[in-house]
Amino acid sequence: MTPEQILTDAVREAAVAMGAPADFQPQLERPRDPSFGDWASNAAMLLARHLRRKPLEIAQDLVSRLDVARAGVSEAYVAGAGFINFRLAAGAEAHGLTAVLAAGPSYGRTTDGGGQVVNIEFVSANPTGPLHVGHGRQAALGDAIATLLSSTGWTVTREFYYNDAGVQIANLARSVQARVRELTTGSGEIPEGGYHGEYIREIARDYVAAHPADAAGDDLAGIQQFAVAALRVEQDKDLQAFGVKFDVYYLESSLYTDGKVDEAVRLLVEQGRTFEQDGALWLRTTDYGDDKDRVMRKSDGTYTYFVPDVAYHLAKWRRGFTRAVDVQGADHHSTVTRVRAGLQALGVGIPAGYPEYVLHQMVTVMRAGEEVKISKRAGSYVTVRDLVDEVGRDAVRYFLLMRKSDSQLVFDVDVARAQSEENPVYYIQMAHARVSGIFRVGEIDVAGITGAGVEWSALAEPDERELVKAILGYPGLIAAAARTLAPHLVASYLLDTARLVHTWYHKCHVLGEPEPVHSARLALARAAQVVLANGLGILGISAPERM
RNA sequence: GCGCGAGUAGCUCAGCUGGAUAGAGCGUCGGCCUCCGGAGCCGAAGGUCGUGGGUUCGAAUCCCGCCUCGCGCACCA
Repeated sequence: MTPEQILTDAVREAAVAMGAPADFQPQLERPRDPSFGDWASNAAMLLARHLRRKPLEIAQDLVSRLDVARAGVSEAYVAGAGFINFRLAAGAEAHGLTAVLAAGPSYGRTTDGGGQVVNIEFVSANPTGPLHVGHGRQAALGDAIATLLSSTGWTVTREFYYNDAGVQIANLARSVQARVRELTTGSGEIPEGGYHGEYIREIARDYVAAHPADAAGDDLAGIQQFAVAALRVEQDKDLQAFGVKFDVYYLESSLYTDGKVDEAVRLLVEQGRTFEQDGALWLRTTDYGDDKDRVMRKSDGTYTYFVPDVAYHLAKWRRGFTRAVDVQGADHHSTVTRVRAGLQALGVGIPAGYPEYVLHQMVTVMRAGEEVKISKRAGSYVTVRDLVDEVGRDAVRYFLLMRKSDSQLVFDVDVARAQSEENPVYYIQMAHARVSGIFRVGEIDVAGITGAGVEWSALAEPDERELVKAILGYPGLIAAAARTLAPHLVASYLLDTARLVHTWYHKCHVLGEPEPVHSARLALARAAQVVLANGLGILGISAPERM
């Protein structure tokens, strides 16, 4: 048992003896300020109302009844409004590092998910242009969430949903067609709602080169097929540059060719959740919390966008994914309610919260002190590849992950580049490289560091005890990040821990120290290296041994 | 107008299911290289947590009103 568990039991026993409910579950917490001890309990405050006594009195009573010597407690005292602070003997917790050393790369991994399947859908860009920085945020988020879940026992599928059907694709085709005609006849105008980017011209040039017979650009279907294929190749390159790999690419167009869209509509009609009005087919989404009913099939006979979305998620459900997470921009927020409504209305047992959504706020790109307007149609935006080329994959990933997805994100390209040496990601990687340097210089094989025979009480400096606490808190942090689908928690944990590592490194020498300090610090250095490498791995960032 | 998100140090942002004197990075100012990497470390300055109420032993955190900003409110996706 860890000191935390022993202390928790001891506090509960004492509390119950004083009249607390038998199921009372005190929770220990790490005090913010190390001067408040290693662990603290607010049990007295929680019990104040039930026992009808002052927290301070209860706390004192509790302390007098506590049998804490067995947890290695050197001191237990009441402080503040009624906190009970515990100070542990040196080494009482550091012993836990043996588990870190034994686990190595798998430290922090759990089986919480029990091997259940989960589908993570992210990026899912229309193949109408290269991936921009907003997609980059999705790619970083989705990939990190997928890694978080797979490392906590879930069987993860990374999925990219291609919206390769519908109006936007038609616009794309007509835009390319216009550029083809511009090339061959000298005149061609981008249609209303079309795309103006320079890459459209490039695609047109490639098309003409590959299809000399259609110099007039009359084969619109052929152009569309060519353009979509070309852009999918481009997006794959973007993703490759970013280091993101998908297990499944799912094509929206297949939903139509397979009849899945028609089937979904038929099911909805059969369930009596639809009605006809003004020449359109509507879904009663208000039955599921929407503020108004939504059109499914327009009066021109085509479907609105959320119908294939419903069909897609139905297919996902039937593929066995009882859990699904969609990572999307917050500008798609309005789809959440109606897609979920449609899925419930199918009557196939899909629960109300399916799929789960991680919505992220917009990314604003700053360059030369000015906001770069992101508009595919106007052809002005920063691509993922631009960013990766300029500031590096690791830095881009960290920057896009360091803030919670709910927060808007300002990505100043110039700052990211100019301050790259002061970058948080370098700070973290440097911490890893430094401890790695200890082993390199000392010519020590980390595989031989098991903690066996180490006198943990030799880790007596306050700075190293803080580092020990941070390392032991890693599994809990990963579990929390996975549970809340929040990779930014890992990002800030790494920054905090890197700071502790740098401080410790500066103060506590390892090589050349006498025993038992040498062995104990070597073990601590290895444990720190493990945690930094594992955490960076979750975020898809490299952990270099030298820089 | 309605919905969602955000408002915390000069700037960019953390702050877990309410806890003790609200934190970090960058920036500013001042120190530290005979020592495993100075891409680092130590210290200082800097805050009415948008605002007004409420809940209670205790609120940046939970509830309500208001203000500001962003996004979304189509038979576009």
